[in-house]
Amino acid sequence: MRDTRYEIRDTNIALDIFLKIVYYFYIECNRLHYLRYQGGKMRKTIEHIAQLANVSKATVSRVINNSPKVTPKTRERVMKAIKETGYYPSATARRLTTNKAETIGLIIPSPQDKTFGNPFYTEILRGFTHQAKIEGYDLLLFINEHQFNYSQLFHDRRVDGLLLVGVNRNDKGIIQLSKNNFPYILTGKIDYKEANYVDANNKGGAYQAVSYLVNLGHKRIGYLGGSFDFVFNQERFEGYLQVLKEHNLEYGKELTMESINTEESGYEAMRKLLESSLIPTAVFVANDLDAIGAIKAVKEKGLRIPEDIAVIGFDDIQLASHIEPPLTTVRQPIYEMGITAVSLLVQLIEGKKKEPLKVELPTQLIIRGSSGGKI
Amino acid sequence: MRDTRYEIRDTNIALDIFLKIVYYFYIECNRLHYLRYQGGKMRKTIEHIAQLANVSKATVSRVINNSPKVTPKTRERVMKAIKETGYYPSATARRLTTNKAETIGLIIPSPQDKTFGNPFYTEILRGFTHQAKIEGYDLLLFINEHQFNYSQLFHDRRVDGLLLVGVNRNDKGIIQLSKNNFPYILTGKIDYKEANYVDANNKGGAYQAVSYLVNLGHKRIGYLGGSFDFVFNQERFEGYLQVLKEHNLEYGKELTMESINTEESGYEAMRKLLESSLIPTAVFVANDLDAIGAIKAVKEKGLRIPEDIAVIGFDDIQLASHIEPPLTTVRQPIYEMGITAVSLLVQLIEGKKKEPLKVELPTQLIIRGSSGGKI
DNA sequence: ACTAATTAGTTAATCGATTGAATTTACTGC
DNA sequence: GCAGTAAATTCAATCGATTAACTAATTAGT
Repeated sequence: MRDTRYEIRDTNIALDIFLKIVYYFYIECNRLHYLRYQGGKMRKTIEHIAQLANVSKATVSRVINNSPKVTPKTRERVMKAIKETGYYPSATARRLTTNKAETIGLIIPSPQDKTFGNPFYTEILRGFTHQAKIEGYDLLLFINEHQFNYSQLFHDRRVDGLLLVGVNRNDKGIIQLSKNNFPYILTGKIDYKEANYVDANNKGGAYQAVSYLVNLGHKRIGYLGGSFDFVFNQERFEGYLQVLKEHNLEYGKELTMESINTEESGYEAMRKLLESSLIPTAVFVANDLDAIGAIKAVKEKGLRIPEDIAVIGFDDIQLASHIEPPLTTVRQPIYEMGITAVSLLVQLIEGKKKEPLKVELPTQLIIRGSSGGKI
Repeated sequence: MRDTRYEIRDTNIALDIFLKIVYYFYIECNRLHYLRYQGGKMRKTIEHIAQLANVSKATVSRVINNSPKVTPKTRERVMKAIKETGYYPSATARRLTTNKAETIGLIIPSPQDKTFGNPFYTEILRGFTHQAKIEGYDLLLFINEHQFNYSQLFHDRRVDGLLLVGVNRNDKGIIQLSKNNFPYILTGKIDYKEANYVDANNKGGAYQAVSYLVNLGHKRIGYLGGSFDFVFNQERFEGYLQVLKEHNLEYGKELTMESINTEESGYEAMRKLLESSLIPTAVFVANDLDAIGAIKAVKEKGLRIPEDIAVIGFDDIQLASHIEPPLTTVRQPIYEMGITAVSLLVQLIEGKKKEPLKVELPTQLIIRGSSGGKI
């Protein structure tokens, strides 16, 4: 007679096999049941995937987030379920638990400021979107109008950080952001000393442009530029002034005129400048639109560019190369500024850098027809 | 002897008053305790507000959402707590419960397509942001590059609907959106017949422009335009063709040339057109950039505009009024298209309208120097 | 062969709101 | 003074994920 122990063991093996069959049958039934609803409006949640793959929600979550604590076999089963159902984890739910919005708020000036039509914004947007995608952040777009309240955006945790373009130099909202330790980056400087910003080297760019004019032999150089409400205008003026002082050239009120970054205002400002008794032989205009208006005024007066008056602008907008004569101007690395701003902001958000962050990128003098040659 | 009942009642009243005092004391302690942490990093949730105002979370929620089921007195108490703490409800938590993202996804072509620098996008963005704010939706910005997968955006419920700009005419992703019943609006048409779109009346605009040339006396009118990969190009061509046919004017291969919406390609295309034996007296160019290039080619050939060749463009980009001579062109109501697109999309999202939605807005012929007078 | 150490997977709490159902409070009329 | 109703408020479940703490399974070491 056979040893009973072995007999029992044999039936155990049989039972084992049977149970395994039942088990896999059960799993398969589950799968088919859930798959049946796949095509319909059925909402796919982590719960469904868990049931389909016969694991817990936690395991599914670990698979999604590439946690190492999952067997390749289990991972594969879960991945299969995910693919079959076309499941994507709910961004909202994840955001709630992780307490991160994975989103950057982008605040752009109101179109009423005329600035929005400015190609500067298109170009910097390119940089922003490019880098945001790389860093894995969404970009939420806001227009900064009518006493827009930044702080709500972070109080309700819609965004992890803010990117602010074209902020007024004494915007008190920024100070609030800083004091609340909320991550943000400005493109452009403001009066607040602790502010984080990425900007072009405006003073240096102006310095280079005006130096170029001086080297061509100009002694009497006028200035046209926007309101000092924006720091960059002041910096460009300072760059201009520094060159004149270094070369002991004439400067003063009758050589400078304010305009507001529109063709019309540049035109008007230049007309006034041309009324003075001693008209300059060259003009540095702190932005291209004003420069284009200025050129129009010069032509209208019957003077030639660059022979009678040389003109250099600032910004290198698309129009600049299309006017007659093509405009010599200072190009800002706008796209790079966008890239840099996002990448710094993400480092702030993730705690890899500390405030304050201040970055200045170099400009480039683009020489075209309007500046002429040696005189 | 006094009635015992009254004695008991008296102590009850005293107890009542005492308890009330204790109660209010307790409430005030709570308030102060919670307020103490106000300035710090303490996270303000609906729970805290509830405790501060001594009500339940449900009541606070009702106050926030302007439910009528709250006494003015209670509402006031809650509002006070909200103000004192500077509380804003978490957007993420609300989105999770209501299952709405309150967000519209905006998909813009890759900058590599050169289209992004196109002022069209700046202008339509103005319309989008304006209307989105009014409707209470956030705008999430995406660049459509490199086989971008729309569907993830709605599967993970990051957005309630999509706004797609400049989609290729046979983009199969759109059909997926439609089949999944996901709310979306295109700006511009595609081949898919069920698509929802807002577009300018391209055919009508072209018809109007070419009719204008015919009325000036032109008999031989050329066509320059972009690839039929985009429906609007085809429609503009059809508008052109219809006028010629209606007036029994000559048309055919030697009068039409393809370009790709850049100054350079317009220049090249026009040069080829001018090589033919019978050059036209007028050209309709289906976009302004090509028109500007074409004008350059004509001038280079030593011909005058509009005397030798009249030119009409399409789009009315900023540059159009700045070239010499200023370009006569067809203006699209871009801003209005943006407004309309958002407002229709929101109606789709909220179930107030059903697919398919198709809207065409009228264009306007802007007459400037390049089209000349009667011949 | 048995314990210890390691690894894989599960349970259950949590994030911060909303909302239907249950409950308490206030008010009305008799 | 009390039942009956209406109004205000609370309770508790829920949305769909993540993750700390626990348990079960496996492997290693002696």
